[in-house]
Amino acid sequence: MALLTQAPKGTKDVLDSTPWQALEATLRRVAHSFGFHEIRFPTFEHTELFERGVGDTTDVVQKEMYTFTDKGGRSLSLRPEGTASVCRAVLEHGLLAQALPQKVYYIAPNFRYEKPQAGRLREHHQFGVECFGPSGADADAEVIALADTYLRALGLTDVSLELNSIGCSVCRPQYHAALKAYLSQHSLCGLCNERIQRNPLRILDCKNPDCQAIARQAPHSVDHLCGDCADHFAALQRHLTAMGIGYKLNPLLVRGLDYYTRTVFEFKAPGLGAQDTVCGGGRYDGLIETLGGPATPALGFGSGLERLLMTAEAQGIRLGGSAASDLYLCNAQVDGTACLQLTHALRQLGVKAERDTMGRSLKAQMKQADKSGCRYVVVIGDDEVAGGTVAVKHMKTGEQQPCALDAQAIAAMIHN
RNA sequence: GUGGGUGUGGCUUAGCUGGUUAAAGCACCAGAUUGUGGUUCUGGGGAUCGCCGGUUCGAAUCCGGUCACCCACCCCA
Repeated sequence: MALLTQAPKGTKDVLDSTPWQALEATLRRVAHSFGFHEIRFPTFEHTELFERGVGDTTDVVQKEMYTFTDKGGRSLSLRPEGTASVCRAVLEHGLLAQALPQKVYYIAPNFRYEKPQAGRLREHHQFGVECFGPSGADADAEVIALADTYLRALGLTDVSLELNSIGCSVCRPQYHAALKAYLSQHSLCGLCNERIQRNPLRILDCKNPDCQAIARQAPHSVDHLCGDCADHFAALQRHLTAMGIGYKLNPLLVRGLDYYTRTVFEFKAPGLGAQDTVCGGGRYDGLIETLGGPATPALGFGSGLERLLMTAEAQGIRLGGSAASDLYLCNAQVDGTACLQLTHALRQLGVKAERDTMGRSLKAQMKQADKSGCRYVVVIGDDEVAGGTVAVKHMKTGEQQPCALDAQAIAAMIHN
């Protein structure tokens, strides 16, 4: 197969979109039930937004962005994640001057120049939720509850919630200092030696056995929280328990984006390979201010649709029903006008009607009808046109019922 | 960016100690007398064996390079 070209590395065509539609419908329904409304925003933004918003020390910004210069000389980047875009939009339209909280969700593609592997693409789709305004831990609990709700609604099992707090601008510097002091007494792997500068928290979940041993003894952020952060974290745990949402504290849980403060969490699912996080997020109380807005506490999460779909498939969960037509109309005339007309009339009534456009024989049309999975078949030939009646055949039982050659009558018959 | 694995018709594969027209199943199309499917039978279309180069009288089968996909690291959803 000498194709001229193929889909770019790390991108996917979706040939059967029914699972996607079912997934997205569930996500929307749950988001709406929690009082979130949809926001849509551009696929690319000024590069600076991500540099400042996501953090210019992160891998995502440093080496994974699709950045280009447009014909006006502006540096633009394909969105690598949604939160920065949402913040920009919310600020640009003065939403934070409206009644708080502002609760929004989105379903949108993200782009990162990464090496593809299981559960990791260069273009992936994310369901994200952002909430601006509340500082209380009950808001954290609600956002986590939203995630827990749609994961359950999808029928996913064995999904575990991991929780941690990484402190705020008050206590985190002290913790970082304590961590660095500890780590400087030990010899780490080459990678971790680089991480000390960039993101020392990452060392905590290094895969290297020696580093893991060191990490086990390392000071934990939860033990270095300031009073407010400690209270917040304790309250969150109380709220989750009150709602019956199980969780597991993971003092080594770290996130790779710079903007997180206090609460960080991940939902992990088995059966995904190494990339097992199906939803990840947390609080980012300083981000809005960093982007030039009024100091506004905020929180949210992102959840990869491809990974959700993979998890569902791994667990044998079929999302979405059949897209089959209600009715297949077979033409048995030399001139197929009667079939064409009736099909059109039925479609105007909202019936999912299909007919042959490949000039097949009647027998072949029946085979097509069978394979398409439609429930009923009607044959329209000279006899039917002359007599003004057709036989509506139920494919499962093979039984045929007479019916007037009339769209309304046929529609009524197959709809009950 | 680093490492490992794989690469034969739409799909899943056989062939791979080099040798006439590259095989099978599934899928697709058409038939099995007269206007009706799901089973069965018969026939048919479709691959220059990822790509380029090398070795050889001769390569899908050997060698080199390259690309792509998969998996892992890194990072993240």
